[in-house]
Amino acid sequence: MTDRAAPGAPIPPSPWHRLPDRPVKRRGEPISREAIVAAAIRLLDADGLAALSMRRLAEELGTGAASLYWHVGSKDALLDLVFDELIGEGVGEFGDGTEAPDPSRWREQLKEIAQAQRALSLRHRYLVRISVGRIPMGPNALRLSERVLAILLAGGLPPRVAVQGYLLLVAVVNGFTMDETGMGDAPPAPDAGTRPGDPASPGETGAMARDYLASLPADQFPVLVSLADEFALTDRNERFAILIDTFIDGLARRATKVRPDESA
Amino acid sequence: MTDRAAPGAPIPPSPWHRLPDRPVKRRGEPISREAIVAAAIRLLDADGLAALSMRRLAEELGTGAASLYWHVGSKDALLDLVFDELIGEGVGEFGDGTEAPDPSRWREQLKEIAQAQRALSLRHRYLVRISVGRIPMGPNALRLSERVLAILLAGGLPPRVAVQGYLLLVAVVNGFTMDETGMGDAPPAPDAGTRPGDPASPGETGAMARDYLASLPADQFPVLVSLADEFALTDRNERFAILIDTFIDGLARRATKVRPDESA
DNA sequence: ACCTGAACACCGTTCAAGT
DNA sequence: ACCTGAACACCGTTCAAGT
Repeated sequence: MTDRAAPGAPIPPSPWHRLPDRPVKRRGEPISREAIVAAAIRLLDADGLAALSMRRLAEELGTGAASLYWHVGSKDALLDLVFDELIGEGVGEFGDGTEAPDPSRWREQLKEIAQAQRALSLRHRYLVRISVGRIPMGPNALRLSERVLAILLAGGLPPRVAVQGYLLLVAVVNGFTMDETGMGDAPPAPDAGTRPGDPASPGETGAMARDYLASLPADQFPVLVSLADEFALTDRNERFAILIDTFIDGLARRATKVRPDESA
Repeated sequence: MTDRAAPGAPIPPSPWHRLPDRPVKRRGEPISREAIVAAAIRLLDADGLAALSMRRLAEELGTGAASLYWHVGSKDALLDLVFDELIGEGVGEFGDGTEAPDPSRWREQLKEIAQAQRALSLRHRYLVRISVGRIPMGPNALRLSERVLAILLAGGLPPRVAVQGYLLLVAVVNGFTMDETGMGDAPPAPDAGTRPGDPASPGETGAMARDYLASLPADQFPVLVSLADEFALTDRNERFAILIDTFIDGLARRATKVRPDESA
């Protein structure tokens, strides 16, 4: 319907996030687009999203904030680059990326990708937050989309359902990890969860919820009070597994090609 | 296991977000906690999340920014109040809130709540963004949780699954609406979607995605290129319906009490 | 082509001082 | 008990000027 590109053509720039169109030059790189992105990720990993400012980042690189603007245009554009860079890190997770979509185990392949995506978001706890409002159309995001959709098609989903299912899978995984990472900025301390009383440790959060819910007036909140204990036992790995199992099985039920191991 | 409250007791303050503990006084209210929250919501609805600053809000109320701090403690605490206030608006959506959980139509009741929650998030497009990292334990959030969990129990889910299912439902709905509202701050213009070329209108976004995907080199992205058209046809209402149908049906399959209309 | 310092127009929050 | 002005320590971004 629209323009087709010639084989082997470079990926065109997406219309959403435009960077200053600079010749890709490379020197002793005291400063370069790549170096800025790398430094930003370093800073984000170390100190969290709130710590990333153009001034602080420039300082890290031994320049003034104004210098960064020539390379990346704006902070938002820089976050676009960071976003796609991290997606690229995630794509290397499941197999080597060349493993072909296998119709007989497409659900497992999809689950692996979902797990890898969650792991990525847990490694970089600001990732889901910077992804908000960012359409994933960078080169690495495209490679990921290509792969996921290929798997869904191999699974026998009609094209329409495959696209809807892909968009939903992304939303579902992001919704879960957003809930999970919250605003927790810096990576958890090495001993998180072992130190009792640490409010950031997973077990403590559940215990706090339990205690608070149990303390509610039982005549107004009979169910919450009775279920309070369950909130302490909540296992995020199990919950994530339940989620994607449920979701992908539901998707499978929408495949037109009925495979031996499933029925309508 | 922990403290139980006497019947009819007031809801204790949750340990997560503490407000300055002020006597609830009421006067000609040139300024009060309620007035500040109401003004904040007005400002947010009109101009979006980025427009809310303590200075601007104070100006709206005819004071200086410093005055607000005595009433709400901090901007973050103010957003806690805004959050729970909006949840309260949403709770009034499905029935009158007194309609009892009905075991024979628990799935429908759950779907109504999910729909109401999405509608709320679309009415206040910043809501999902301010909910990030905010544990929903305000009075209105508690009432909502109580109701949803009662429905899940009425549906025959074991307590453990009910709690997990509830937490997942919230994450799933938020993930979807987060994707949907993105960073789109102000409410769409009254004629959004009718004005061709408006990049914020729903149809246009799909068309942009289609055109861009179709323009990719087909040898590197055969699947994306072939599915490009589907991205333009994507219907968010349909997609949301697919999502919660899939999810709730999956939940139902985990109920131990097998009801007549379902099987393991 | 690349970098800089200085400025502009903002932030959230604190605090001594007022009434 | 409530409000205030002024200050502190920040932001993202622009822009004329340098090399």
